[in-house]
Amino acid sequence: MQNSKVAESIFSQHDHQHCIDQALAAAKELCRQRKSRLTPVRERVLELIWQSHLPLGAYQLLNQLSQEGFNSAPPTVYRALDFLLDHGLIHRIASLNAFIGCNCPQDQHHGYFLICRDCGSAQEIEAEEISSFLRQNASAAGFKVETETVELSGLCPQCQNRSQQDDQ
Amino acid sequence: MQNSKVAESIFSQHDHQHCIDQALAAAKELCRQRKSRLTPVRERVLELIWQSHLPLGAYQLLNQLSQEGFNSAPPTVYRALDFLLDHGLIHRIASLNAFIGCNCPQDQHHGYFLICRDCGSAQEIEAEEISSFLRQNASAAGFKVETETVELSGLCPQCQNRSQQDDQ
DNA sequence: TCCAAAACGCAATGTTATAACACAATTGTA
DNA sequence: TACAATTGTGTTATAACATTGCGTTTTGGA
Repeated sequence: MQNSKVAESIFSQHDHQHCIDQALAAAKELCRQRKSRLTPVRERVLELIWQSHLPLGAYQLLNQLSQEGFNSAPPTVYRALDFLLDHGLIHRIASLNAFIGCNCPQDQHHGYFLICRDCGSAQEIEAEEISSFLRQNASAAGFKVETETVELSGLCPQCQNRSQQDDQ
Repeated sequence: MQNSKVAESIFSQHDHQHCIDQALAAAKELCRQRKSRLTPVRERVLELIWQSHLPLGAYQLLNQLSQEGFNSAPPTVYRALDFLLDHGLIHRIASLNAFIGCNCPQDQHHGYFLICRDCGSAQEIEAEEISSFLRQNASAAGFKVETETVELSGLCPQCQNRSQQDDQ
């Protein structure tokens, strides 16, 4: 992930159509460069994932696909997800068994997530420092890290405010 | 987790019976203090989990239980696991859908794991610094962390050596 | 001894993910 | 263009993980 780029918080108001457009444009460009085929199912799955910042489960996606006339068997969506994962276009959130769009697929990286237990949205956060910190800790035990799963669950700023108001 | 106590590496040779004995003794003492009932199924599940440092899935445990004459329906093992989780006697590893014993259930804490993709064993590592580091990162985004999932997968020291030898 | 809470038995079902194999579309190459 | 190899998709079945609901039993305290 680029360190120069400070990710905009998804927890505040933002022009989400911009997120979608940017993600799809980046995906197309990436696949063009890599000579990979962003087929209709794959593109549509990516689009569906980007409809919100809520991680979506495979079967939620599958339902939507089938309503749109796509083939509705599990392998269809899992194959599309595998493709998108391989290309770094999405991340899998293990603690939710769900998938979320990645907004910087150009840079190979692990996803680090802040997941709000109230509104359900997941924000990917800056990675470099976390990664090097965790790897230092691991190497102290002689362990060579290959993949990292870091998922922090709690309350996002908006939901903290909301629950304070509810208390009054 | 106690900072004074440096966890012994499970990746090296060690007296595993000692791990088991200590874990069971700690569990009994904890349940006695809390007036919670460590029933036969619960104790046996804990014991089974501690047979190795490999995270075990619910259905692996269930198979073993049924071979020993326990009731073999899923709720049996999941209820036992819930009890053990509630008391901090085990941790759940989300990226594996599996469960592993905790060697310091006295201290409430999140589990941070080094998981070897080759031999499958999982080592819980020191937590305090990681936790505060991650929480700092999160609070920079105004996020209030409640639960943490940190699972690093890769190669343990022994398996690194083995794969080097294999290369020759 | 009686009651309420906790634990357990049991059947069914829900949710997530993969295997295996056949067929179709696409791409590179002669 | 023709052909072979690769890649992608359709389809059926099943594996793997987890929960719901309800009734019975056990347990510990009044």
